[in-house]
Amino acid sequence: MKKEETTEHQILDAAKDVFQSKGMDGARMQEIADKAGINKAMLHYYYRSKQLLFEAVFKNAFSLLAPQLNAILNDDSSIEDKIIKFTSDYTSFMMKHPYLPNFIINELNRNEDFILKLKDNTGFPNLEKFKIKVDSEIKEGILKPIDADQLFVNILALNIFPFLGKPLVKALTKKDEKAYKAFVESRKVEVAHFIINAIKTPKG
Amino acid sequence: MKKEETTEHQILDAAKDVFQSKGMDGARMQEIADKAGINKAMLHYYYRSKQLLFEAVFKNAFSLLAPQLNAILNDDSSIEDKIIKFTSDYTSFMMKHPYLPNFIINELNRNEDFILKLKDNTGFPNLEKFKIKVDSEIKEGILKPIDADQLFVNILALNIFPFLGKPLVKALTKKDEKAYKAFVESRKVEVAHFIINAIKTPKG
DNA sequence: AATGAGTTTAACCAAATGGTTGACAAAGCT
DNA sequence: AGCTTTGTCAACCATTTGGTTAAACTCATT
Repeated sequence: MKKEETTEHQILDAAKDVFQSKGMDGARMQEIADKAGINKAMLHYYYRSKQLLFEAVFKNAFSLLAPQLNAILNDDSSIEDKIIKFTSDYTSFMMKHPYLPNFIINELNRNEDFILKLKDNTGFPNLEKFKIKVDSEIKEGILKPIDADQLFVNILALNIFPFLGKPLVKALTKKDEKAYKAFVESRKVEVAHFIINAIKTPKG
Repeated sequence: MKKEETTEHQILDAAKDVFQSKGMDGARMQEIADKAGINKAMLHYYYRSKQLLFEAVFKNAFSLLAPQLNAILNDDSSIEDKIIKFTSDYTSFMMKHPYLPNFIINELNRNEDFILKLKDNTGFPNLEKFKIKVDSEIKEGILKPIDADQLFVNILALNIFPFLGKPLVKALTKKDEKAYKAFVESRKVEVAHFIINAIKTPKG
C-alpha cells in the first residue's frame, strides 16, 4: 500500500483541510473523521488527542513554509536577485496554499509559546547571513542604508499581506476572484520592482 | 448613570476583550459574563445570541478602523504627505489596539460574506479619490508609474503586517517585547521613507 | 486451525456550551 | 397605592464535543 493510502496519512490529510480552514477552535474531530472516511475513534488511536493531531498538522505546515524563507536567506546571490526570486517563488507557492499564511499567523497568535517549540528545530529561518549581505552591499554603495531586519520584514509584508488580507483587499479594491488573482499574479514582478526602487542607490 | 456603566455597555466591553483575543469560535459566553461581572442570561437578554453579540463587537471594531483608512484616502494633500501621515498615525493607532488587525482579518476570512454587510455601510473606505491623485501625480512626473491599487495594498501591507505577524516577526528577528516595540516605533518613519523612495521620481 | 498483534467500529460517557425559564426585584407610570 | 415594564439571577435543558471502551475483524505466523 502506498504511503498516501494509509489510514494515518488520510487522517493527517483530512485534518490539514479542516484545521487550516477552521482553526483549532473551529475544527471538529467528527468532521475530520468524516472527511477521512473513517471512525472518530481512529483519530485518537493514531494521534491520541485533538491537540496532538493539531500539532502534527501545524508542524507539517510550518515545515512547508520555512524552506521558502531559507531560500532567500541562505543563498549567495545579490540582494536584488534574492528579492526578485523570492517575490516570484513565494507568490506562486502561496497561490497553491492559500490557507497556509492565515493558519500559521493565527495559531501563532493564539499561542505564543508555540513558536518556542519551532525555534529549537533545525531549519528555523536564521537572518544572520542575510544581514551580513545587506550590510556589505550598503558599504559597497549598491544599497541605500537600511536596517536588515526592517528590510526583511518589508519583504515579508509585501509578499504575505495580500494573502492574509485577501477578503479585505478584494473589498477595498473592488475586485472579484478573477481580478484578485490577476492582481496577485502581477505582484510577482511589481513587488520586486517596488522594493528594489526603494533600496537601490541610483546608478551613476 | 454614565453610559460606560450600563450593563449593556459592560457586556460589549467584556465581549470585545474575549472575542478579539480568542475569536468567535474560541470565545465562551460564560467568560464574557464573568468578565462583565453579570449573569450569563443577561448576555442573551441584551444581545439575543452569541452571533449577534459577536456582530456588535465586530462592527464596532471595524468602525474604529475605517476612519483610519479614510484619512489617507479622502484628504487633499500630496501622496507623499498622505503616506507620511498615515504611516505614523496608523502605527500609533495599532499600538493602542494590538488585537484589532488580527481580529478583523481573521473573522473576515472565516466568513467572506460578512464583508458584504460592511460594504453597503456608508463610511466603507473608497479608493476613487486616492486613485485620481496618484494618476495625476504620475502624469505630473512626481511619481514613477504605479497602479494605485498596488500602491495602496503596499502601504497597507507595510503598516499592518508587523502587527498581524507579531509573533513571527519577533521570532525571526530575535527580538523580545521591548525590542519589538522599538522596532515598530521606528517604522513610523522608516516605512514612509521606504515607500517614498520606491515611488518618487528622482529630483532634477 | 490456533494464536496474537494491529486495526476498526458502534456504543457510550462526562463535561462543556449556548440558550431558556420562571421567579423576583427595582423603577416608572396611572 | 396598584400595575406594567425593565432588569437580574439561579437553575435548568438539549445538544455538541472530545474522548473511552470493549468487542470484532484482519491477517501474518506458527
